[in-house]
Amino acid sequence: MNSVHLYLTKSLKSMGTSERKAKEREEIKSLILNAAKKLFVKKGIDQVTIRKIAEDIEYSVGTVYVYFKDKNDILHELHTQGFGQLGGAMRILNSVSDPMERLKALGRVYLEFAMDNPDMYDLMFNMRAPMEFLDSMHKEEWNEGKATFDVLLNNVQQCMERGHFDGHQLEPLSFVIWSTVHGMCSLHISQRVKGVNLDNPETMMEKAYEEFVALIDKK
Amino acid sequence: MNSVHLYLTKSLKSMGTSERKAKEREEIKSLILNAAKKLFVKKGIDQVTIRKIAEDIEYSVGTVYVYFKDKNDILHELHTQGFGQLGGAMRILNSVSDPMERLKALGRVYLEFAMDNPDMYDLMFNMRAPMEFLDSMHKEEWNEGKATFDVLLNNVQQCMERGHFDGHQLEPLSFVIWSTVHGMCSLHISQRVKGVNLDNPETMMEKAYEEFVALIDKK
DNA sequence: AATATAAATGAACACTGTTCATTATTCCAA
DNA sequence: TTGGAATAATGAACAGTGTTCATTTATATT
Repeated sequence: MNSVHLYLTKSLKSMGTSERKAKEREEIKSLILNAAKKLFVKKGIDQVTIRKIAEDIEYSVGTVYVYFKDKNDILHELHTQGFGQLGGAMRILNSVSDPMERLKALGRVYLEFAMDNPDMYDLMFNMRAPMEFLDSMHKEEWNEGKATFDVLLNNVQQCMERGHFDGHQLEPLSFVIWSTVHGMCSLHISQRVKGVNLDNPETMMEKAYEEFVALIDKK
Repeated sequence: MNSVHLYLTKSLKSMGTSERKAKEREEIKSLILNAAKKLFVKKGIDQVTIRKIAEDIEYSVGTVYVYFKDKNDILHELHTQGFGQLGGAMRILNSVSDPMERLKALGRVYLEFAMDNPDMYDLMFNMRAPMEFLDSMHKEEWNEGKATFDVLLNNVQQCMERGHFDGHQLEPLSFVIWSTVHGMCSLHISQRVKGVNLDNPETMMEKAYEEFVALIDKK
């Protein structure tokens, strides 16, 4: 009687039970992730420690490691949730028919997301943790980033189809556009704007975005 | 006999000694910083620990804290050294007379610096440590960043004086230009480019910079 | 030589992520 | 109902981190 036989017998005879178990597993995973996110938004990323998560959900530290491989795993999950949020905000702009207008609005939504959720943005686009998790899983692809970049890519393509960005190359141009807005967000979040400018940083961000719009609007 | 009197007497009678002491202090500070930088470039930023620095220079951990307030202090010093290096590379471009050509070359130098010294770039423009040190010293100004941004600012101004960037505002435009190149560097260093693109990331960076140049070249 | 000043030390503290043998609980078949 | 197997939860222990500070050692001045 080998283990495979045992497993098969069991899976046949107790399907209902194992399904419930799987649900319970997901519930505890959510419990952990919600606690992590709570600490995350309230106290900042470096206050997210395994011990504090465990304390919050009233489980032991060891339990967290039953449900997640390591801390990078947790941070990667949070990063994925962040992309869900950003993706949702971006999807609303599908109603904007003019691709150029949609592109500009897309940038604003992106910027707003970054400024409203600085720690989440940092996790999604700057921190090593989520990428290290992918590496450890031997996953080559960064699906979340890819999907988001594709939205931009399609948008820029539609702009080009309507005669904008003549002489430009789709992919590198899209990457430059992403870089510009990401750079603004990144510098703002890492406190580099206030250090350089005497104005209030938010004002600078607003003015700068207008300059960006003026740049991409040129024929 | 109060302490002020004691200090004055001493400083008069042993100027040579205290000067030597001050030099010795600077030497040990350099010793610490060089060890820190060695670990930094060889093993990456998170391998720079006080214990490893102390071990490397064959002093105790406590000694490091005699010469530096905390770890942020050390990282801030390294960050300043990085700006010295970047500033030196940028200064070479003073020989380029055409401001528009100089601006494009400036961007390339900046990009090259970031790709050749990713950890240093991260420290200078992304990490919290150097800014936290400034905060703890109650310093409002980020001199290194300001000086570097000023180089860009002057350059853009000269471009505008020669008729480029018509209708744009100097400061916000300069900030957008900085953001674009910084964004490219940042995404590259945080491994977000390879995740999104199938091309080799370096090729993407090169193509993207050409798109950037094309954008700012428009009349 | 005695004393005042400065420098160097390293144990100790409070944290961190992670592991894993041990304990507790749940489940199913006989 | 009960014995045993599978699963889940535990928390002490480990190796690391930055930081502090009473104590020791060395240097300089009187």
